[in-house]
Amino acid sequence: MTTGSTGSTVSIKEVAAQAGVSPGTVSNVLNRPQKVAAETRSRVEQVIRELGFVRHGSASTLRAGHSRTIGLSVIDIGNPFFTDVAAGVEDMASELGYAVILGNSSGDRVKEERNLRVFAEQRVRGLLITPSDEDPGRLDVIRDRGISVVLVDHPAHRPDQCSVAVNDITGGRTAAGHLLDGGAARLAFVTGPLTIRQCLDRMSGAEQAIAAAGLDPASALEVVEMPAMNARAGQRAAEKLVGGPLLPDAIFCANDLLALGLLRGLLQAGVRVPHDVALIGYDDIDFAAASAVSLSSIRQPTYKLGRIATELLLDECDNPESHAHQQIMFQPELVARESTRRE
Amino acid sequence: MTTGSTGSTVSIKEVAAQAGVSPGTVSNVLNRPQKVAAETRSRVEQVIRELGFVRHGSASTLRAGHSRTIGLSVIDIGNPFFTDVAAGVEDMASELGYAVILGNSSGDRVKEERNLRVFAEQRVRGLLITPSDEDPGRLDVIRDRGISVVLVDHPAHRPDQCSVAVNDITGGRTAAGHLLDGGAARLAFVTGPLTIRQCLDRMSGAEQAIAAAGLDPASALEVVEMPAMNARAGQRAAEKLVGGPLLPDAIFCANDLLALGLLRGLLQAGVRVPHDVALIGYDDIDFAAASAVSLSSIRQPTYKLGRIATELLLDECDNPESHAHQQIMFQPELVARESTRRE
DNA sequence: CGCCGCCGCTGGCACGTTTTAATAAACGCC
DNA sequence: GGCGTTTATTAAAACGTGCCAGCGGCGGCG
Repeated sequence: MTTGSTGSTVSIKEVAAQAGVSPGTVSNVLNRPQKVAAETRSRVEQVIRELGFVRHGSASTLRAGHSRTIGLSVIDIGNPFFTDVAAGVEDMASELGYAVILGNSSGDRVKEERNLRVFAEQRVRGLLITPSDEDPGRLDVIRDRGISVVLVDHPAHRPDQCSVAVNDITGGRTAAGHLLDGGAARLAFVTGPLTIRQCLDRMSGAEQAIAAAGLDPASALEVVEMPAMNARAGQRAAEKLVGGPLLPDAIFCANDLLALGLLRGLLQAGVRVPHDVALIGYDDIDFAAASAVSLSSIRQPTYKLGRIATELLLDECDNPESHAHQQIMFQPELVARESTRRE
Repeated sequence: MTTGSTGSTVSIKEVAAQAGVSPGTVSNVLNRPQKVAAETRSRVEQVIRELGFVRHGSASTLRAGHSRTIGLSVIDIGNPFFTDVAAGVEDMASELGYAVILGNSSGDRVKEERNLRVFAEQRVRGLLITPSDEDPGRLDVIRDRGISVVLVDHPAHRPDQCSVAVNDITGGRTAAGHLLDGGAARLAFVTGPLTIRQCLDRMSGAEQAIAAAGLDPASALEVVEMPAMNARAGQRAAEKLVGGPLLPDAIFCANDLLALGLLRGLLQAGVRVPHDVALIGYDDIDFAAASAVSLSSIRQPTYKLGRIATELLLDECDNPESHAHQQIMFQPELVARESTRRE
């Protein structure tokens, strides 16, 4: 009823005039409520409600020198892994009163740079980023501007920076170890570009497991490198393997999307999983459990990754002196399902 | 080399001083380049590069009265359907120089309202929203503030508003028609809450198709309503159906997530798809094609939905007088795969 | 030659908020 | 009752940009 559909926007001044106080007092009500007398405060709050006042974020940012938004730059928003991370970021940021500006690079360096520019223009309070490559120079543009950066799913190489990651070497070792435990002797590793750190680390882990089992990684592990990490690439990898001289005993995919595509390709070719070939993916996305032959996978705490990264970032922003930089490394976890069931 | 890692931020004034012009000219270079002499312009641009100047978005917003960000509020960022929409929005917005602030409501009214508040504070230029219910009142808070709103995946009920949607009735008719064409006489419709418009419309379409085939919808269509629309709910629906007196000839799921879960549940129970039961989903998410029995589905132009909605929104913002409100309705498309293959 | 119009640039104000120093009032204390 | 102290509020000065009015200079035209 009294909710003002004024049409135009109402400023702090009009609230002040209406409430019979100065603009400064209204500002105090908004930002330091304990500084203002209870009676005055409730009167101002009443007027705020009546007039439908909403703080002008830009004016606030301009004056305060920093905004209440954070930037989130991911490689592929189509990948459920990143979606889960984003959900965690969004929830935590929202709880702390921050908004999230989303940037999707699609692995494209140009797009990533454009997004970083937008973040810089918006004067985001901080930046969460899963870097698409190892080049740290690009981030300096942001950091030089005094914007905190937290690396997500990527360990920081420098001590003055926070990062939240999951140990991909352990994950690779666990996955390959699980396959070896199941009786496999000849493994294949189906991966995206090995320039991607995650892929490389998972391969290293697999090699470690093979060596630990007394086998020679050079001969016991066939590496199939694909240009992409989606289901289509996985299906093509299946064709490649099926058309090859000898099918491996077990296959480790760097990614569940690859694994799902591969699984479909194998089944279409009449290869039974896990009877003929065992299969394990990585990430444990929701669809891994729902596929017809449910997919064994390596679970990562994705949602938590997003939450913790956000928490770390905002702690660094809000408590710059007491903040201690941390490089957090989670451990992944094996989820065994049908696709590696021993028969 | 000369790229300034000044540590602090550099303003338009410093650029002006360094280039030997007035701040107004620098502003012109940024916003109306044709207004300034070529020689002066290139000199200013040079200085901008040298000093690493980045426009302060908040100051710009404050003065100009509007920002270069749009808000995107979706119901479930975990659903690939919305992810694809978001990708379209993000791409188009990015091309037009806009940033996207993401809000994920998870179907929670409180979260949605909190997000809308953040959008209002940030003074987003416009808002894209997939409303979680039919209540239009909540959007007035935004609209009263002079912010344009475009409805996504939801037809507008009022002529003064743009919307981009896909005809769910046609989609439902197509899906059920396809099942009937395949020889099915007894259908089941597995759906989320029927309070959701999309679910209701798809059911109506299915009923139309059944009636058109000369059957009685009341007896030929069994409706299984689940509280959620994810794979878990689908699997539970499978248990329900398998445990029932008589399996239908064919099943239509309101959603691919439901269908994938259902598929898994059926296969586990020894029901062969499509031999015993045909199955069709809705949305044609990527995983539909990659599942072991590839899933027939109804394809929606998701990415395009996001792009067009963004285009409409920004046209409304940038050309308020020439802009004509449109309620765009796309037609969905049948994608027949193994799960409905006639045998 | 003088006037006009146009081009290119300048200077200054306004946007809405936060913050600081200053003011006014209330209060306890010797 | 004067005095220092605390508390509640105010006035004004920023923050960086966009926009508008205006000004000098120059060329064309009468």
